[in-house]
Amino acid sequence: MNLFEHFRNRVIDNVSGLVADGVLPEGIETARINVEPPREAGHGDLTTNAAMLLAKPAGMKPRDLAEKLVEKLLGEDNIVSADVAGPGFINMTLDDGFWHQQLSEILAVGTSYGDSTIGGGETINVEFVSANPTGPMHVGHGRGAVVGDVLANMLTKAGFDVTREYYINDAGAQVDVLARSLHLRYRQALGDDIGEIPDGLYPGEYLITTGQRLAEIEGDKWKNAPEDDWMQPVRDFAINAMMDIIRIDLKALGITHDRFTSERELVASGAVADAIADLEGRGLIYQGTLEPPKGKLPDDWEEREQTLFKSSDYGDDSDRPVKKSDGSWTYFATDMAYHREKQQRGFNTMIDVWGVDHGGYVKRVSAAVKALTDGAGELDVKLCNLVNLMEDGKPVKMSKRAGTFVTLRDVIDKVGKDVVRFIMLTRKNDMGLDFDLAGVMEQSRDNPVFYVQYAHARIHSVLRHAAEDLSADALSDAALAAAPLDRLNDPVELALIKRMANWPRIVESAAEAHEPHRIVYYLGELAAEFHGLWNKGKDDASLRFILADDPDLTRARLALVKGAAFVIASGLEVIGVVPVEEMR
RNA sequence: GCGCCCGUAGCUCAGUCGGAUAGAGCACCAGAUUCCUAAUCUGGGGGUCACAGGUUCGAAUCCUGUCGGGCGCACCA
Repeated sequence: MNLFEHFRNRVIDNVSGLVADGVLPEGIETARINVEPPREAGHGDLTTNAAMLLAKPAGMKPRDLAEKLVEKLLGEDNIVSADVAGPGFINMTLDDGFWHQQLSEILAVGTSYGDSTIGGGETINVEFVSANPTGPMHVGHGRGAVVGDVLANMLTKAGFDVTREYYINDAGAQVDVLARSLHLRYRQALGDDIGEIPDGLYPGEYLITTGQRLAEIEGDKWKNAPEDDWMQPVRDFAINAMMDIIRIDLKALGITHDRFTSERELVASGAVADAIADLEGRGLIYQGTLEPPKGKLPDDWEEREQTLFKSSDYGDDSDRPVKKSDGSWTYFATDMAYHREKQQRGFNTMIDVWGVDHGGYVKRVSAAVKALTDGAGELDVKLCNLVNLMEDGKPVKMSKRAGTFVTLRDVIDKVGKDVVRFIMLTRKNDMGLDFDLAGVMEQSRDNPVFYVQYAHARIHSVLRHAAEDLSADALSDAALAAAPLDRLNDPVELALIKRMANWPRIVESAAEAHEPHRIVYYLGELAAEFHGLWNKGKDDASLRFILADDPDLTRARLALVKGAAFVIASGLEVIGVVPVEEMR
């Protein structure tokens, strides 16, 4: 339980006390009472809105009610002051001993600090990346990959049982195009002059080596054969090869999925037909004709009767086709089946991470989930906005045709996976993101990756320095935990502990909101707090960590910074970035 | 034309379930810093939270409308 939750319970107990005293009426609603850190440090350690919320039902003025509650709260352990402020806030200050206790807890548990049980073991499915198996991933896929993976890490830390999943779109027309593109490269490998890659086929050079491998394995048996002979095997070969590339690149980003679901297999298993039959049984499938879109008409618009799902009954703007004119399922139909199947596998909470260009698709899938799960399934779609690749402030020009296309792998190889992961989280997922290939490698305050990593490295530098004067035993975790933490009473030292003690709350709120960027923002604040303390030592030598004439205080301060290193490392662990102990 | 997202300091962006005097970094201005634990530090100016209404003890946050930007819009994925 995070400390704010603990004191929230104390506040609610005391509200009950006021009910017992007859000050407040029976049956008063306490659910919306919260206890939070105040926005301004000058307002104390904790603040609660209880009096303002209860004033109306109690028929009292907020400040009068607050006064009554304050009297009660002052009897609680660790609360040294409680004051009424503004329209009826109660601001509380905790004694230093409480914060020292928090630090010693951090030292005891190390990087598992912040682990929470709010998830209660509930299963959650996070589907992310799901890039089409037609080529290597670009930087935009990388953002979705990181967002999904960190979402999963975060939820795991918060006590959920998470499955990472990848949906392979291997059933549509585009994989046939891939097969034809590969067949061309295969012929090329066998000596044919293929000339320019025709329009409509994938020109990427990544298919050249795949074509060579295909030629080595299969010889020239499909070189001049009709497409019907080779389409299926070449397509399978191509899809496998592309998925290998994708999996290797994901691995390079530190990402492993628990499960890959093939759209093709889903169709073959009859799951799509089942899902549509399910909807049909609910009277949600019909033959009909859609209105053309308002405004300018698509060039090739023609009115036609289609098999439609009545998604407009569940919040969508229009009904949606489930069958193409050739009789095969639409992508939407298979996706409905996929989400139905996920829920049947026990996932009532599903998170999908998509690119913004799929934003128009959210309503219909949400509608389908509602219809197919009787409201039991809940889908949260996280849309990831574009990543603009920059170099020294200027956009990187990319063109597939000119061969200057920058893949995700190129970027990982250039700046490292930790930098990629960190930068992808420096904006909220639905905001555009500039990724400056030069800027992210800079060693300066401007570079958030450096700033956070440097805080961790700086702490280890201090510990290494201390090891020259103190024995290894005196620096062990156990020894530091036994240090006289009550010597830490400077406001800046306590401010650092308070920031550290906020971490469990950040984990829980980020997990509940499904917002991974909050972790990175918190790390920036924590690093700033630490660097600030370090800088104080520049002006005032008595605030330095290592003091030759005061071994006890030195140990206490080393315990403090070691605790900070644990919390930074804990946060970096969640975002999948390795904390460094040395910058170079 | 319709839907979704966005609009917060000069720039790039945070802002927790509706909470107090709206924050950070950069840039700018003014000082400090050849001591130390390398990769500066301290302070300052800067805001009609796009605009107009509404809801209420209280709105950047919720609702309606307007303006501006992005994405999407039958049988692609």
